[in-house]
Amino acid sequence: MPYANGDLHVGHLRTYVGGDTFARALRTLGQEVAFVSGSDMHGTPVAVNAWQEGVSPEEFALRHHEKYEETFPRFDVDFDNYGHTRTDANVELTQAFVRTLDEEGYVYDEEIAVAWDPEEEQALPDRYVEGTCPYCGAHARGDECDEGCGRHLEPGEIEDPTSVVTGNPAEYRTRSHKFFRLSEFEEYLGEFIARLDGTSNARNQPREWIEGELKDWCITRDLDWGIPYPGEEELILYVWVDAPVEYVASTKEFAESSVGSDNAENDESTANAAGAGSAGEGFDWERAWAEDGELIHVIGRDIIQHHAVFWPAMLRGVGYNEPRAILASGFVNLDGKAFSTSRDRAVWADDYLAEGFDPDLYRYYVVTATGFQQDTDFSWDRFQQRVNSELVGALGNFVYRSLLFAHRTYEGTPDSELSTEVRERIEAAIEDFEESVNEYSVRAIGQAPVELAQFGNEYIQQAEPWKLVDDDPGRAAQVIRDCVQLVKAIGVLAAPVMPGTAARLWAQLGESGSIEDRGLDAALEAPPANFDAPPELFERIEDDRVAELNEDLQARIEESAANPDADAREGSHEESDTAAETDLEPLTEGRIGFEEFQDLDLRVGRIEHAEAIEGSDKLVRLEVDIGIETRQIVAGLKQLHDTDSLPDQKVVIVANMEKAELFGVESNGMVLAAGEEADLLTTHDDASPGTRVR
RNA sequence: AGCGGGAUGGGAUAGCCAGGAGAUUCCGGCGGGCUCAUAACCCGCAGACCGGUGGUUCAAAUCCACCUCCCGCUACCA
Repeated sequence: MPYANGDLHVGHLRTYVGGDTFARALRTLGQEVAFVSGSDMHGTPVAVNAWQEGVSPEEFALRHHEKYEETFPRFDVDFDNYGHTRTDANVELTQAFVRTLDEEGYVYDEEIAVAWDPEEEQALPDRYVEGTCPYCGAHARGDECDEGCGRHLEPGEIEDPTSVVTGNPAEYRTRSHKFFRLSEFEEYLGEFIARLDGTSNARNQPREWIEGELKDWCITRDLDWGIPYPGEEELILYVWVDAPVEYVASTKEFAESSVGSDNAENDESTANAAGAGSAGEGFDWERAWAEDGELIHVIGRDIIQHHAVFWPAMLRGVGYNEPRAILASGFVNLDGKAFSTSRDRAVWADDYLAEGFDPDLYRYYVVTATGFQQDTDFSWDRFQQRVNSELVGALGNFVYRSLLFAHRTYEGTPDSELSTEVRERIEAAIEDFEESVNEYSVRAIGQAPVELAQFGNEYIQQAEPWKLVDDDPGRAAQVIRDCVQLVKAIGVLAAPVMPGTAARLWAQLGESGSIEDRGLDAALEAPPANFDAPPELFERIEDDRVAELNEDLQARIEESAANPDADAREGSHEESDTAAETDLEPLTEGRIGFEEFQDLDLRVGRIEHAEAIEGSDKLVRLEVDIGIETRQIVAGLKQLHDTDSLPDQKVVIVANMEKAELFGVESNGMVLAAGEEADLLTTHDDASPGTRVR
């Protein structure tokens, strides 16, 4: 589940794409699957960031939720249901879970020390307290001496505590909280972890806790943002209690929706496979969760303990099934270092799409780059290289040359039997595919279609049907029949990783219906006798394109490196850079001359009209008076400015910007604004529209 | 510090759980071929003593021990 606290980058997407690919692969094997997720809305960071932005946590979290919900389908991450942790379904289920745990005697009260901001009358998690380390005297965070000796600090230990948020002095108060008797599950969890399937990091990392001593778990917080503890409204449940319950709630919502809708979500994802059947209505969520369903969690590797320790104990406590497997994905890095949301050191999901790249390209790239649990680097160079060689050169080329040849010579599939050699090769590919799914090898699932295409290229090359057409027409027909069959099989195998591509391929073959509704058997069924000349499946990515992408990305990386203290308040894996990258030289790098500056035609403009662009969550269409004429300009301001407030604002625009088309709307110029907040540049006095800025 | 993950030809990776002919695939280098195909495709060659040390074994990249270096987790950030 994505945490409703920031934009999505391609690193986040890795986990969801992996889960989506795996869920689709399970369906291909005929399994009944519910692939569900939702936004994680609660918790301190949302509350704090909303407060800093001056909006309610609800509004803040919902805004991100809606963004995620819209983004996932654009990468073909098609959750059967994408909810969030504040839905009625989740609130009710979470409270029911907790009530049961309480009734079963798994919960008790205990008083603990809590840091407090007396002016705001607000509790402060230790992470939001800073002060002086009592051991080494260094400046430290409330829970850890992060800049000095590295020691873990207990609540109350730190000296001169102040709130990171308000700067107010903090004090410690004694509060009564609820504790979950995790320690009672020690034996159970030991057995559980021994039979858990999935990636080795998920199966091994929790052992330290489980085989050591399990501490009871504090499951409430002093916060006014979250789900209340049932019966004690002043206590709010810790986010990690209600977040995983959303997997159940989302499954329930899916089951109760009349038709399996194509909602999107992002977050860790859960696939339940329960026997065979069809997706959509009538899914028995209780059977999946409490009877014979099989639960598979696909998560990021930074939250293994939550899914392999706390969550199974909760499930056990309420009498539900335990996860059968946990797949914990590695991170996607840039130059070996973590993405950083707050420092804009990332390749954003939106940027990728705005470049016009097919989502399947990234899906394939990230799924097959390395084993699912391994970390990997993202770079446009490698992206280009693998897309051009494997997708364009191997898969796309084989499909194209085969179908084109077949169409020109036979107007479709030639009337000939499939050769034994090719039949056996396809059968082997199917077997490998099934084995990959059974071994939870998402990577191998992704590689299957390209491997078959590589075989296809060798096969057609060695058989040389273009020569046989005259010499041995019978043999030529046989070879092309084989190739068309290979194309069809490639489509079937490609559907989980590259659903869009597979659908296009299906259409090129003249097949009707959805490729996803067909099982693996379709790979060996005869292709249609007639089809049209095929269009190319993928486009090459050219070098100059990559050079541009690299420049943009490099500029951002350098900027973020020069700006190391942007925001220390992020999810840990987003922010794990140590302060070692402080190469301060942003001012000398890349100076430009006055003449180059003069190439920019900057003008004062006055916004005459502003309206949101439908379908985009950021873009606004503006009509800007620049004295000489009125320009239509598209700008990403919607989230940050009320469109009604824009008319009459004076702005600074780049008048000689190349025209561009965004969301189908022509943009003739560019409005200047500062930073993430899109703080509009304006004039201080009364310069009239059209005045040159220099 | 403890625990987990990783260290494989110039780069990127697979294989390790279920030990067995000196090892996969992609890019890059060198040399051929083909022309149906998006300067795509096919074939061949060069290049790794599989992080280090020691052990188990007839046999280890694969198992065990110790060590080095990266990344992560350690429970009131999610």
